[in-house]
Amino acid sequence: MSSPPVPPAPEAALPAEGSGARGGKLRQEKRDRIIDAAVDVFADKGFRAARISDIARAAGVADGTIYLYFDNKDELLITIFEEKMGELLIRLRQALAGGGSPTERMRRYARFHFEQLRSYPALAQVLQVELRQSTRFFTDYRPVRLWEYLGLFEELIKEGQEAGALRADVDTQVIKWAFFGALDEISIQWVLSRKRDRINLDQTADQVVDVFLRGMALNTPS
Amino acid sequence: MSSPPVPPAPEAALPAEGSGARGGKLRQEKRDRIIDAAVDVFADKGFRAARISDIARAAGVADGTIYLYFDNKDELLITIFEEKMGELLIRLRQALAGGGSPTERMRRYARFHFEQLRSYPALAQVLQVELRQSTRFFTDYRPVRLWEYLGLFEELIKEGQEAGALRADVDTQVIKWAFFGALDEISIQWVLSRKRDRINLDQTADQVVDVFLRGMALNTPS
Amino acid sequence: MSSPPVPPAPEAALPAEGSGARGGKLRQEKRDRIIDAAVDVFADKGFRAARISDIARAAGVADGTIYLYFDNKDELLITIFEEKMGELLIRLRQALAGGGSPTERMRRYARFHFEQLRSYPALAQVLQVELRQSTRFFTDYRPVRLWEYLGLFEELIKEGQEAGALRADVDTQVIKWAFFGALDEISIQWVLSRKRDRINLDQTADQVVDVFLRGMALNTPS
Amino acid sequence: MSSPPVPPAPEAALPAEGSGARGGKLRQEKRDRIIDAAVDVFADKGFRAARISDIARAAGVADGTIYLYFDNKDELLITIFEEKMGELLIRLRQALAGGGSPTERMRRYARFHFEQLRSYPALAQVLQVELRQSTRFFTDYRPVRLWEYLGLFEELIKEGQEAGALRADVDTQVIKWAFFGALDEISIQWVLSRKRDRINLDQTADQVVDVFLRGMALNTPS
DNA sequence: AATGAATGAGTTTTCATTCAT
DNA sequence: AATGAATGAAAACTCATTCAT
Repeated sequence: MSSPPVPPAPEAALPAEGSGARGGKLRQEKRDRIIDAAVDVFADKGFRAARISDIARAAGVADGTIYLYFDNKDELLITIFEEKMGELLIRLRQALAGGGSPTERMRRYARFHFEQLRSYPALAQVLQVELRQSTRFFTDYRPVRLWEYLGLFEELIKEGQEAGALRADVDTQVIKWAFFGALDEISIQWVLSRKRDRINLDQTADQVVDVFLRGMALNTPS
Repeated sequence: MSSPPVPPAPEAALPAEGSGARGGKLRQEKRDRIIDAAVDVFADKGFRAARISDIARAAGVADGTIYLYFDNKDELLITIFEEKMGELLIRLRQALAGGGSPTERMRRYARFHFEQLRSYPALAQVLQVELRQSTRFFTDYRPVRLWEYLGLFEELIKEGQEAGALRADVDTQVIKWAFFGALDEISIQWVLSRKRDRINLDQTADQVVDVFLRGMALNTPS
Repeated sequence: MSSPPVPPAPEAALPAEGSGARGGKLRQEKRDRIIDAAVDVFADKGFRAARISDIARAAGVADGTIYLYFDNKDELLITIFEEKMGELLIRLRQALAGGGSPTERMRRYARFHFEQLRSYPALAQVLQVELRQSTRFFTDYRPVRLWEYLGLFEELIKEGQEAGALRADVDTQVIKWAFFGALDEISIQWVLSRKRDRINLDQTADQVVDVFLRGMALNTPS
Repeated sequence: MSSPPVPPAPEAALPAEGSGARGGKLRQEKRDRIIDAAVDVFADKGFRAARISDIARAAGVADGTIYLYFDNKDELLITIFEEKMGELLIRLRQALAGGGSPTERMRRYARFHFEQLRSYPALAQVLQVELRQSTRFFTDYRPVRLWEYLGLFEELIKEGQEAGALRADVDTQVIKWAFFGALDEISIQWVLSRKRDRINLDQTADQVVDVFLRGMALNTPS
């Protein structure tokens, strides 16, 4: 269940709050250890079923220590959403930065998504499953980062439309969700699958993008 | 939060198990009331956060009564998965039964899915949970009915391929999940949306199906 | 430490809230048992140090049962204040009802106060010690009943002034508090004392009232 | 909430215990800062609710530092009782030292008490706690200094009796507590009052002393 | 001497489940 | 069959105290 810790994004997200004279590094490091442990445990058991003591044990700290870094269990989950989605977003932007046609970058988008899934499956689970649930629980939490993540795909569609490569009558909102849902559902099935290794995620990405691109392509006889 | 109960499918799914001397009808009726209440409450709060007493109140029975019909909270959830998905499957089969080309039936599939969502949104949420969580909650539970539901779409693709309307190099497994994920993600967004009424689900269904059909269509210049 | 339960005041204070079809009696009885146990435990250990499990054990119920009757520990304490002070007030009014001159009734007031102390020392401790502390903690709690209890004494002073038996230049507010403080301090010392039995509370009451009455009397050569 | 520290009494009460190589002064100063902070915090929240970290923050030291000066939280409270009461006692003796009749000195006693209250209200609250709670917290603690404080008033009564100014049949024990209780209750009300400034404590002191003196005076028609 | 991060025992509170009525 | 009060195990969270730096 344990997955390799996500490498910190180049532009570090949050500075350590009020750390003592020395040891901001250590403090940050322990904080990260807790977050990573929480990702693993939430992925394994789900948010509600996960016990703080599970997370503490996984992080190698005492239960109480977690409360030195986070106000409560909810805040721990929300922090994961915010920070990890933030890092993901930075990496996605980097992945898309290299140029290329909109359709080319859509391919990169899908491949990136599955790459992350493969590298950090536990994180993927938490973001996929718990982020959804939470939107209903934490009544006023808005997953802004997730929207940005999706927004980048919508922009690509629009660019494609403007470039004349994609049909203009495609509802970008709808297709944005449809595309993300497609990636997401495949991710879930991959995560749940017992025979992960037999599945070639790159080919899968290509299949999906291929269908969507053809589906939106301009010069198709309707 | 309460939504109209799904009308019982013509061929009732599961016969009532060993009911008392008389009154199988009444027993069945109370059982259904509990199930419907549970769907609402699970949809609203999620499985772990839902309290048995919430369900009991929503069903208008005493807490203890629920244990006369179900062994425990887990079994209640699994029963919902089984029965509700079973009913849904029966209705889907009816919706697809009328004939028409594979592509025509794919349109009906998507429209049916959103129709169900509209008339029973709480159920839709529970099934989303089933999809994402059930394997975690209940290590040995297999959502067979759900697979059947998806399998019907895969069959349509295959029929389309055999009829020469769809490309043969499309991986039906992958597209099956992609398509379902697309519908499901849109469903989530619709359920969470504050302005549900402004969204035309039929048009949305057509948009999605259209992209998928074009995407899989045979005579497209690759 | 355990003290005899306070007999319910003639006009019962609070009707049992939402009790089931039968068994309102039993419910009320258990509720009272919890309150009485809480009085004992709070008196013994103080509010903060008292554990819910102590109270549960003393009441002969499970920990969780307490939460069927009270929202939380705070509410339990406040309920004690409200109900017990309410009952006390009713009994005080009865004690003062019999007529007699204001000075005569002041004597009865002091004797009543010490009688209650003797009969329910644990309750006296809770009301004296915790009620004071709480005024600071529960920021918006107003011990209205306590004020009424004191108000009855102030009225007696005023009656005495109007009847020409007491000096008019006495500040009734100040003396009200002084008198109550005198009774209260003696009560504390009595409760804390190891040799309670040697102290004659009736004589003590008379001593105090005597000094206050003479102190306020009209025709004294200053 | 913070109140001005009581100026150290001329003859310092307790010598600093075994201070390090150099710097007994500095050590003493930090110790005092902790004690004063503790007085404020205990007064504000009560002993059990006060957190060591609250006191540390108020004193401007680290949590751990407190344990360099005091063995534990209990000892800190007891030290406050001892030292602050000791200082108060010294100042009371000074206030009463100037001579005058017993009744005159009783007036000074009450005025002194309220003066202290006014200049150090937090201390007043802590001492009230001492009076009411200490025997419960610390089973074997005897508030000797407090008894001395009260004893000084009892002596004044006795002097007055011997001088023939006060009735001999007054129980000095009882009246000692009654008088102190009166002062104390008024103190509590003053501390809790929102409109402290409107209350003239000197007049109040005179009112109370006046009633007690008249109440104990010899030539009153009984 | 001072710091403050870490610890973990101790408490409150919740809620699935039972069972006497 | 139905009820719903009672149970008590389980979990979140607090905070006095310690100790490496």
